[in-house]
Amino acid sequence: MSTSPSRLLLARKARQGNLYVANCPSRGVLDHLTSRWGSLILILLLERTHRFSELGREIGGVSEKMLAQSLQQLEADGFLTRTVYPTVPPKVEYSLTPLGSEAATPIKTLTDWVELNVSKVLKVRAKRHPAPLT
Amino acid sequence: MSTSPSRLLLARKARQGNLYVANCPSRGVLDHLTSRWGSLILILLLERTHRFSELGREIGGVSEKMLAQSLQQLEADGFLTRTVYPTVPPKVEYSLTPLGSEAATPIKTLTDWVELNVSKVLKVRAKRHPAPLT
DNA sequence: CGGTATCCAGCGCGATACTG
DNA sequence: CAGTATCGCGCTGGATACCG
Repeated sequence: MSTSPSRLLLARKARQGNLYVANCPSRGVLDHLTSRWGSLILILLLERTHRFSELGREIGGVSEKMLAQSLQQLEADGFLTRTVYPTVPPKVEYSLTPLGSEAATPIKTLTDWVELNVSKVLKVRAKRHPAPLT
Repeated sequence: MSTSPSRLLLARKARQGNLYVANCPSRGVLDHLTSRWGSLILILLLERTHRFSELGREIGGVSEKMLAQSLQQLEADGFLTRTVYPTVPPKVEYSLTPLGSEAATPIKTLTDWVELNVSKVLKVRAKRHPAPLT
């Protein structure tokens, strides 16, 4: 098959092992960890085990589809475990694996920093966007 | 134009009267920081000041459009400064602001962790993918 | 060199309906 | 309660062409 010239550029770029690059699997892992809901899930699970609906309720605004999808990705990556209780009302609990805890910690550090400094960012944005649209 | 994607998403949700409980503007800031190219830009600028084409070359596989867009977002958020030298061949340099350095540090921590542990994740994925495909 | 404007394909993602 | 299946919109992002 014909290889796109940009792909060649990507391959040539792989010389730096220290910096993860576009065609590196690290990218996919990082995408899962920093995805819109993935990071929130990890932070919540860092506190304690949660049920499916609990996660959806606490996060808010996430569809069941995306919640399930995000959970599946994180589970497939080995960041969390899914435990099903065969009770009459189905009950499923999600909790972090040791690997997941390791991953969630720097994520929480990052999100904490953002929350602490978001006001600064908003001030900068306001200067550059004096008339925001409604 | 330069409308934040997350803003659009929020607007669309609100328009449809969904239960979206805006998860605070931190979400949009985090999106910029952890975006596909945004995180790489910050990491590179953490080392030193870069020119536009240098960033594109070192990252690899990024279109000019996305590179410019990512840089604009990070600049609008106050994470980096854009310096134009009015020379005959145009020259533009990007460097981190103090705020950008603060933001880039936890990001680098996270990406470093991912690079160190990506092999573990790949092993887990391989176990869960017993029958690749025909 | 360092962008911007336009077009267009892909698919992410929400809404809805259905299952166990 | 905890999902899965399906559909369709419109955002994301690459390619291309064009300016200062």
